[in-house]
Amino acid sequence: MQLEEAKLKYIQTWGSLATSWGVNKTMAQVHALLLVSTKPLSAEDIMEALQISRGNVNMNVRALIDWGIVQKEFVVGERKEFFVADKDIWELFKQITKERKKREIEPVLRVLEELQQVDENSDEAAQFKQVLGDLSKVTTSVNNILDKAIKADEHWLLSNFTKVMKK
Amino acid sequence: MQLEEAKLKYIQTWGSLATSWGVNKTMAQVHALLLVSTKPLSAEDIMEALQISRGNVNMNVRALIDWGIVQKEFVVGERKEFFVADKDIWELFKQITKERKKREIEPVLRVLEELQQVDENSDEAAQFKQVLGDLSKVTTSVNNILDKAIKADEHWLLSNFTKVMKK
DNA sequence: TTAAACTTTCAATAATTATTGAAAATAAAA
DNA sequence: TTTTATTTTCAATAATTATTGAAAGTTTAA
Repeated sequence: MQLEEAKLKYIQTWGSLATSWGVNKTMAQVHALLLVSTKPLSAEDIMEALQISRGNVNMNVRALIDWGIVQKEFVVGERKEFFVADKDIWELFKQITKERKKREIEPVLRVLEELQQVDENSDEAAQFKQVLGDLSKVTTSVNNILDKAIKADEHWLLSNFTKVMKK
Repeated sequence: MQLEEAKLKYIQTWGSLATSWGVNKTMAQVHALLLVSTKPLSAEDIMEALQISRGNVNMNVRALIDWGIVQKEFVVGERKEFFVADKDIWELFKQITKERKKREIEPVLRVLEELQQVDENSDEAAQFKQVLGDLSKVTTSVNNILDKAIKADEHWLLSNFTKVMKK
């Protein structure tokens, strides 16, 4: 397989994985493109490579910057902005984990807690609280694990876990 | 807060969490409804509770059954089908993990591996392979952890992990 | 200053995804 | 059988989400 072909296929694959996890396809593709690029890319470069509009590039690049996984970079002698993705995949993983945790898991935990405030004493209410409690317990545990992941270094995933898994 | 209000709010919350993780909102709501229901529900019950069409109920209930997190149940003297959700949240977590791993993570791992077959020797190709390799490494590790979770009992999440986290 | 280069915004539009509802299929009862 | 209850399917439609592109905004250089 040729390099260019492989790159394209990788960008496509990443885009469709993103879709099934609720991430905008183009955003994932822009990130994938920057990840396999050897040099910083301008908005124009991205427009051309992915055949998308200027507005679309702008929106998605900004979102990636907001997620903390893409940075602006200035190129000497060039007036326009260029963009690069951090090539450290472990950092990428941590950053995405951190953001999704903050944006999606934590707010749900807060709601689950709030809902425990049902002031009824029926069996049904008890059962409901039980379900909520179980849900909170599992969600909190997951949340804690992700916290640990965010703070840990790369070896945490590769070795520390392996130990636990072999038990 | 009253029980009914809390149940509704819970169903809504679960629906919106689902949306941001690429799961159909109605599917999550149907599941949430069954989870907090004290008795098996018929298609009609679900239609009424969530104000959705018969077809929609059918589609989503089947999807939930396909995911292994909802079961059919027969009620004596009733001709129609009823549905229940397993109330064991840990089982739910394991089942969802198992399915998403199988449907989404594993296929991507296969593509990443395939893409390593780039037959070029340039620096650029080397860098690309490096990125792919790193991506595979992290994805494989996550995949392994999820495997462990699927096989483990409830205490794995709650205690075994706590230990690791306190290190 | 002003003009040119570039970025951002956002209403209009397109693409995608979810939902309806009625007809067809299936299963149980008469 | 035939009738009736129930489930399934799927084309049409609605709702949601993503994308365009041109105008407005901003920055830099002359």
